[in-house]
Amino acid sequence: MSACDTCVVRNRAICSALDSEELAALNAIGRRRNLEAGESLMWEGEDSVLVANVVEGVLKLSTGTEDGREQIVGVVYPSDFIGRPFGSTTGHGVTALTDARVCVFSRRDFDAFARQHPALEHKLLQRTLAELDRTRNWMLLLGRKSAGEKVASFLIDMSQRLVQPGCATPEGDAVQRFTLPFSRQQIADVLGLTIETVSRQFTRLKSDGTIDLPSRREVIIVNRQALAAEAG
Amino acid sequence: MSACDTCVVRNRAICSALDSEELAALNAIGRRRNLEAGESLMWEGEDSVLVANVVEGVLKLSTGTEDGREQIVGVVYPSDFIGRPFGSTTGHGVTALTDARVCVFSRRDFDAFARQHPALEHKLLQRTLAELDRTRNWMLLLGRKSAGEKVASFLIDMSQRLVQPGCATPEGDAVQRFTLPFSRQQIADVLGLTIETVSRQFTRLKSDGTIDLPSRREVIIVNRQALAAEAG
DNA sequence: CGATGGTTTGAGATATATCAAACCTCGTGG
DNA sequence: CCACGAGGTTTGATATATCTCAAACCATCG
Repeated sequence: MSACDTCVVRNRAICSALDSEELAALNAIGRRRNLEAGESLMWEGEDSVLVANVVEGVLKLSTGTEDGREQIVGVVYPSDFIGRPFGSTTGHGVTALTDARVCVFSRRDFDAFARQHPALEHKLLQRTLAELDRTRNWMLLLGRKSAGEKVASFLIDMSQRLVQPGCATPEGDAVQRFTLPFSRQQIADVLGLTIETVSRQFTRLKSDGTIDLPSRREVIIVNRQALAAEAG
Repeated sequence: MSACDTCVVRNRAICSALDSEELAALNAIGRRRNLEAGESLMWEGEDSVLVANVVEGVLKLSTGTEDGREQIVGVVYPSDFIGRPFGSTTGHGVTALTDARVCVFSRRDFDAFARQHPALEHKLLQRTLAELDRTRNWMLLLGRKSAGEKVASFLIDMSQRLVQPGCATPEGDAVQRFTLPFSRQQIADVLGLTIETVSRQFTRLKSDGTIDLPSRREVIIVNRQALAAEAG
């Protein structure tokens, strides 16, 4: 019995394109790996040696400038795919934000396997196209939105992405209370702001009664409509 | 003899994955279309009805906010693919910046064809992965770079992407003189700045002797090293 | 209890936006 | 041929959002 048989993301990750025989073959070239919060799986600019599926946890994708400015260019959740197949270098670092569990493959092995399994490549293509859409949408936020709009958009996005699969929620697949997998600095790095500006927007939204902040990492959306309006 | 036989992007577009028989089949479901500068091929949010290959010209991909702010989220050149296969809606508008010629397909027809031709899907996957890398890299610019760095980065990017294929250039595949396919406002929409800020950065780079501006749309990179240094 | 790392708050500096006017360039028509 | 107008661009003066620097604050952990 392979690790895949009990995998919680089995039906959502790209692996869902495979039948049990193919899955066994894929399983043979992969291995599980646990990451602690803060630990990196890949570094920006290094050779693309690994790809992986996220089984559990949240990871960030980030790039930076020479002088230390950082930009988070993506956030991945369970069932998401990470790494750069069919390419020689990794364009961004991958770091765990929470403790995480991933299913890693040598990029070469994975490439070869994928080329022989069109259904898998198709899933990967769909995922990549969706991720590109999402990323382009984020460019509007980075290039054209104010700090207030950025923070509000971020909170709405979080409330939509942190839903546990299988866990029915009242408000149209979004959750009104959640724990942020980010520090304030990391939120700033997602939004292209400074930590102070993020903090001020949080406290403003709180004193407006739009959100509540029971603790540093927890958020309650009190007035979703107002928050959506702020998101522009 | 099909239109593909004389197509100038035949060997660079995703069509290069197909043999002549398959190409004839693809040709049967596609048609050529000419676009004038300023004309749109798709609109943000509409149903995804078309996909296309760019044969000639430059097109922009853009999104905007309710209140009219715009962000250009991508720029496509000959041999690039446009549109959203395997998806129901188009996330951004597509508009010709120059007169252009594209090879369009009904999305449904293309989807069906692609699913039966894994080699084509593979090319599309490679392209999409490369575009995602490029897009994520642009996020660093939008989120973390200053106006001066943005404009310098933009000019370097242009000098690399406007090279005519097959036309050997001395300076490592970049060109030192080119005609911008963008107005100043469009450059501002790429960089997340205002037109005035873009203009001021251009005149500053000119008076520094880093670039020269023979006319509104033409740029000469006088000192590439200095420009690269400004790009951060 | 004190040290530590992250966060909030404050005061001030500054890059970029905004508003407004002058300036080209180019096509049109007298 | 020149005057005119229109669109896009540059330049100038000012406003303001966000950053920067600095201090206070707060939770957590030994």
